[in-house]
Amino acid sequence: MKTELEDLLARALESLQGTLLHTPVERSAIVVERTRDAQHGDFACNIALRLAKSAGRKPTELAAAIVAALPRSPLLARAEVAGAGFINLYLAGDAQRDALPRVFEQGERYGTSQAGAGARVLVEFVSANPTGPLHVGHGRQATYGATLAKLLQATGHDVHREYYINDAGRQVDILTVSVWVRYLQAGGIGLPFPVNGYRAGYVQGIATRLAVACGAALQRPAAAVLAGLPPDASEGEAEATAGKKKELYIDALIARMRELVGAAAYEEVLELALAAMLADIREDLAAYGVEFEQWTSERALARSGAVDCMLGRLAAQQQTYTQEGALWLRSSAFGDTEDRVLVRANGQQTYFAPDLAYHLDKRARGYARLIDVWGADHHGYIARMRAGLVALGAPGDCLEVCLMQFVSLYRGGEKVPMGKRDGQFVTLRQLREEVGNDACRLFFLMRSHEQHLDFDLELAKSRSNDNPVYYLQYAHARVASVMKQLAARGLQYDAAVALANLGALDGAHEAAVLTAISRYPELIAQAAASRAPHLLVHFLRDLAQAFHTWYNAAQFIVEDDAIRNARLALALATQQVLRNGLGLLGASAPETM
RNA sequence: GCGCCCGUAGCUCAGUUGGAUAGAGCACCUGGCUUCGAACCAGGUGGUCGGCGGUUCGAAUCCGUCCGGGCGCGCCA
Repeated sequence: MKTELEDLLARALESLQGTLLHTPVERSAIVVERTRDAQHGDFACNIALRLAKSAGRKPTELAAAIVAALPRSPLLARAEVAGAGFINLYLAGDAQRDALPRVFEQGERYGTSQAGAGARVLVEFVSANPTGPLHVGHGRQATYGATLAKLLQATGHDVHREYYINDAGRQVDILTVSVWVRYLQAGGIGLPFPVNGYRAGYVQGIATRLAVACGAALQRPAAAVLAGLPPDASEGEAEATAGKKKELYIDALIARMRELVGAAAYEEVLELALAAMLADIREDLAAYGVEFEQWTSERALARSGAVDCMLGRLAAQQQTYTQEGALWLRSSAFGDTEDRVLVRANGQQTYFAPDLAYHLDKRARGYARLIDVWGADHHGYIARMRAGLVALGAPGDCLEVCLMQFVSLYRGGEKVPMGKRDGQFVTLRQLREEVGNDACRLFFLMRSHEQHLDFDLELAKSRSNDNPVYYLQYAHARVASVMKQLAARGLQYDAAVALANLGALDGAHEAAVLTAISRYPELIAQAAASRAPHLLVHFLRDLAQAFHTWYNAAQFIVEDDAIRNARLALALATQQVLRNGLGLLGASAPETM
């Protein structure tokens, strides 16, 4: 529709060449946009304003000439000059109503396109460390990533969803030792819990399973555990002094556990803890309706040799150097603010090294475009990852990072504290159980991901008219209800009669609904291209609003066969679009509420 | 100090990538169910788009600067 109108304008401009215009106008400069206000027609074009200067004409004069030169088209009812020199385009009624047969033909595919031309895109999201359950922040990332992936699929991309499991590195050791200490404590060993350990309740749960699995075999006396360990930080000690102390202590404790229980038993505890955490995360996401094509394990990646291979490649290209015993990447040569360590002086790799190898692996698997969804606190890491990719010969802009701003929970105007120290954070599971998946999805998606989100639990739970979730679902259920009422009156919807009489849909309220329906495919394209699922939520609200307004102003089930069927067709099309949209958002579209 | 994000109605936020009179929801006020679901609708009140400069036909949007808020700046992950 849009491009056809733009073509019409292009032909008009061509015919003005040599008279009013002297330089040819590029096709890409001719842009037609939906109007904000129905008084300005259906579409508007600002080309006259843009060309006025170079043509040396007044914008209104130029616009009038373009309008006069516009070829006839069945699409267009009329065009007029308005304001400072806008060209307002009014669609012919038939063109407007053409959206309906399309909706019925395409059904659940209505709104999708092939704009992506099958381009392979890898969307990596959540990727939370398997050291604890998902919290509300992960919930937002999961929701955003899942919906973005669906939007990309809907616009013809070949999308692959992936979760990167950070199951290697120190945080897993900390989890392991935390579980062991809880296990010792439960066995009656008087042992302080390390300040830097994971102290939330789930660790206790894993310790219990450990006791079931191995009995008392891993119990050791407190004296043996603590002998010669450096002092731990004290509870509530200032970060400046505590930071070093608690890390030295926990590292020593990890080493001590290894020597006391042996490497094999240590691995078993680690595997048990990891498997428990991962199962919890997978189950949580599945219950939330968020799925991944692939879960990539950092440990498996390391074992495959991919990290060493990458380091070898960098070294061969002289992109690394050794300084003070550590191996550095020359990232500052590729847009980062400084060089970064890949391998520490103690021989251990940093988090960065396997992560970079992972991104290289994604490219090697044929994904030209990599989209990562990260928490906003990781923004400083973007330049580093890009620099790494560039150093490895990939274009830096192949990686696109969507940064998610933070979530604050409110309960009745009162901010819910989410201190991570005592494990006092709210989990995604708790949130879902309290407000339901649908409300969760929509509340997470309502705001731009670049915007800090205030999530009000009371509002999300309320079954009242101030809850936007119900507003959308109600519109959908309302159509179902009308159809039931129709059957109850012994009538049937006749699609053939409806499509032959769409001309009966000539009121302003009907036009508003029609406009929204016909705009839906454009909206999907835009939401996908700008990585902005929130646009879809707002669109659905507008559509529901237009529908509710019409519903209140008109009777659908009327005597006249032509009018009744035409109106039902519009109602059913509305329902289809609502269902499609809610489906992309991962929310249900109930028939009754 | 440097970097990223943000600042729009009393509150929470949109704003079609520079367009026309800046829009929604909540809150507040008025009205609408013997008629397809009132979980709805119609109308009203409410704005120096953080401040000041600049770019141009035109700025909430782009540039500069200042103010205010969030986050980051490890051989942690």
